[in-house]
Amino acid sequence: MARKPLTNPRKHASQERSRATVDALIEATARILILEGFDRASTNRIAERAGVSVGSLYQYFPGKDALVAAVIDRHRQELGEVARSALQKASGQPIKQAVRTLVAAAIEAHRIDPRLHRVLAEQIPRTGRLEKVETFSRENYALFRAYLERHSDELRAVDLELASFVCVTSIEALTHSAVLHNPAMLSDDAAVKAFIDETTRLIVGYLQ
Amino acid sequence: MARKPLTNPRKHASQERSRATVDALIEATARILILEGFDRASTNRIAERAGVSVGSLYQYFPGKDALVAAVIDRHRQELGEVARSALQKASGQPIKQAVRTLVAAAIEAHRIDPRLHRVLAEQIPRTGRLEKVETFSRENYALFRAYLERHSDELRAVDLELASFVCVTSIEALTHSAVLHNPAMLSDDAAVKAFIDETTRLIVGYLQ
DNA sequence: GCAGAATACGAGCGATCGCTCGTGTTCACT
DNA sequence: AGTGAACACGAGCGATCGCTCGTATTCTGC
Repeated sequence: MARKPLTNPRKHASQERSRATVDALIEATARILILEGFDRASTNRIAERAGVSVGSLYQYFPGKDALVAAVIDRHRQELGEVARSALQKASGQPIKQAVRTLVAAAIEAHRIDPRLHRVLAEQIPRTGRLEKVETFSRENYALFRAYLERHSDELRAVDLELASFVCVTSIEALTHSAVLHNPAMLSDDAAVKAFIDETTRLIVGYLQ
Repeated sequence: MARKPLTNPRKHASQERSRATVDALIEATARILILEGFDRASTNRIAERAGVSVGSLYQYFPGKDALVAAVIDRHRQELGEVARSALQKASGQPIKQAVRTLVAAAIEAHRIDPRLHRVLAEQIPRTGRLEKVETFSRENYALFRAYLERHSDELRAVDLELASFVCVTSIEALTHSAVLHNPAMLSDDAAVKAFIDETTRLIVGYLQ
């Protein structure tokens, strides 16, 4: 069997210093994405900012896309934790309360690292190996659908498939747009409450 | 006064053949964006596909961004016509009917050139001179708000600002996502009707 | 028919990109 | 102290990019 060229990325960083190198590279990638944008995020620049040589970069990542993908994954995991814990909390609540919980969590999630979130949403070409950004909303979608199934006695007769799509898409779009494009809309606690009230009304009114 | 270098783009194409050149360039840009994506849309490739030399390209466009901006503008104008005519048609209708009209128009608009729309939405880095894509939704937003003002007696007491945001953002996100990411959701007339029904219910339920 | 303006051409410059590879350095283990 | 594996280095290759500029062609007005 032909052995793969040794210059390609080594699977695992076993020693501690290499672990640090990998972390530094991911962190540097995130910083550059935020500060300079996707176009200016070259491998040379990333390596330089990480205090590492390009050669080392290519020991652990097969290319630029892999770096960006790692940043996306890290960010997604953080969002995922917020989403999952919110859905767990909501699972025991009646619909109205549950929707409030989810909307509040959606805002919270979008506030984890808004600048990075914005770059990932607006500058990463969703093509080739980098299109898995949407996988995330599929997950939320399935989880929300499961909630609706368990609480179907509280709602009007709905097509679960369609209803989940409508709710998740709307909540995601509203919070995303509010946090990233209309920050004034969430400028203080009162405004945030008003936003949550309205979004909750939208969703609950639709489901019941 | 320092005169600008003559090599820079000339303002107007006065002769007919240059008019054709400009059109060919815009059309070629759109085609390449669709077929090859934003990254592969180089000025050389665009010129080649347009059957024109790079030199000519730079006579009429200061750079790649201007080409893409022209494509965006052309597309936006087409969408704008659909949106404006729908809002005009809706202006005399009661809310429920009006929302149906608008949702149907939103789907229609997203179907004008879905592949181009997708590229513009997903691959164009919304940075630098190319971030005006969102200007469009601002326009819709204002027009919809005007409708709500004229029909405020038909709805519950609402914050017009907030309500317009919620409605326009939701409709746009739902139709966009349905047309581009869930084509199965609009596969036949019955499915389209179901989608319009649900979206209308969402919005009308919220406004009343 | 002619002059000059408008239009079109395309080789190629300088910059940057992703990435390789030969070499030097540090670690783990004896 | 010695050895091989793991890790780090960075000059530089080949490709591509956006764009320029000297030249050739076509149109317009007289």
